Amino acid sequence: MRNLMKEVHARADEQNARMMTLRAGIALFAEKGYAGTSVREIVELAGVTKPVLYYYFKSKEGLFRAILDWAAEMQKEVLAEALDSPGQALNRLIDLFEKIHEGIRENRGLYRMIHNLFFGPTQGVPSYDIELFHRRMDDTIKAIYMKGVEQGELREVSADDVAVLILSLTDFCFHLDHLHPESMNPGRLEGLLRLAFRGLEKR
Amino acid sequence: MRNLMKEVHARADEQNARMMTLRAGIALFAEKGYAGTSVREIVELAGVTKPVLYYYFKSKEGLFRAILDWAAEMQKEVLAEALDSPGQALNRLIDLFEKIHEGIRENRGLYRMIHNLFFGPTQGVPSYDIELFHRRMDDTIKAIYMKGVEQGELREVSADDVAVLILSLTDFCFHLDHLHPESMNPGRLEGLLRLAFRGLEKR
DNA sequence: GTCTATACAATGATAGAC
DNA sequence: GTCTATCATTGTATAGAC
Repeated sequence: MRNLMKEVHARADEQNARMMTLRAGIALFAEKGYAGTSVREIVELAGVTKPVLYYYFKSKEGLFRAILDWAAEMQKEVLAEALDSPGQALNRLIDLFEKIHEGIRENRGLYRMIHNLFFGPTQGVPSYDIELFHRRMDDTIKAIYMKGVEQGELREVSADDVAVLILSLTDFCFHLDHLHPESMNPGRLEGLLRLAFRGLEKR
Repeated sequence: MRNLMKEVHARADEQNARMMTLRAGIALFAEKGYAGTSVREIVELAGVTKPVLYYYFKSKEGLFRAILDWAAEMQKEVLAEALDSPGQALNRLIDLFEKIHEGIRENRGLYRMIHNLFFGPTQGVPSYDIELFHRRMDDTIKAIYMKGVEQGELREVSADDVAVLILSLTDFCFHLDHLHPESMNPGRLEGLLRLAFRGLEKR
């Protein structure tokens, strides 16, 4: 618990009650899920009192939504940048996921919270269009792949299937990275992407 | 909620209080997660009273463990069979996942509950070696792949990487199947496995 | 904006009768 | 084995002072 405390209080310029509450919410929702986290825990970790949370976010659910809206904004920026990048499809994807990985390192809790929402149980959690995060990734991957086909680097198959192949791999890798950091050295995802591109058959 | 009721009461030969409670637990843990499910809901859905749950399973946590132990037994049997199957690696894997998919159709809730536990938040949930399910899958996939290498069908790369590639794809497909059944016609997973085997590069 | 104090429903669990 | 009735605890949320 003291580890979380450090993470929450890390940024000296954001030590106002609102931001502290937001960051505590991220850390706890990520670790324990929405239903598993109590308002009492959040305010304790943030170092504020209950009325502070209700003042800024109206409710536990309001805090939840504020966090996700914030994350959606950040994702948009990263993906817009990736759509402009030059080079071969495989390398563009490797760069994109390298950039995402950097973002994760800076804000592990936030990414984990979204990952959990996407793959974990949904009932009991406030309804939120969480798939929007994946749809945007999906669109970006398809655009990069199709550019690769256009330029004659890649053979033409279903773009939907390619997106599933790439997304499943990267999601799983993030998951592995969370559970077994030792098994996910930096080059591993790159190697796996290359493997998916190249295939297993002899040639 | 009435849908769940039907699922829970489906099997006429298992309409005893213990089994009804177990099945209600599966259905609710799968949909709402462990923390999000209350004992009251479980017994209501099962059509029993609270002391019945505490009599058979000792606690909410005891019910949780009983469910997972039961699932682990079933998994063992399916994988043991797959290890004995003949044929080429790709076809053996396709058959294996076809068989798993059948098992899922018969017991959607149970598979979903395990999937959620694996990918969702873990704190607040009783500690259980949930990764055992994936380790066993991992071992089976590696064994089948390595046999394929031995027989000269496949090129030799890291078996760990191959297992990640296959597992990530199948997990993601199950996830898709749950969220968007219309996007996952029966042959889709097979097509995706072939794509992963064949690769995206021109040749 | 932030606090103390508290309202009030829901939770996991049990005692004791049958 | 299964019930009714009830416990202590914790949950979200708010009123009202500063």
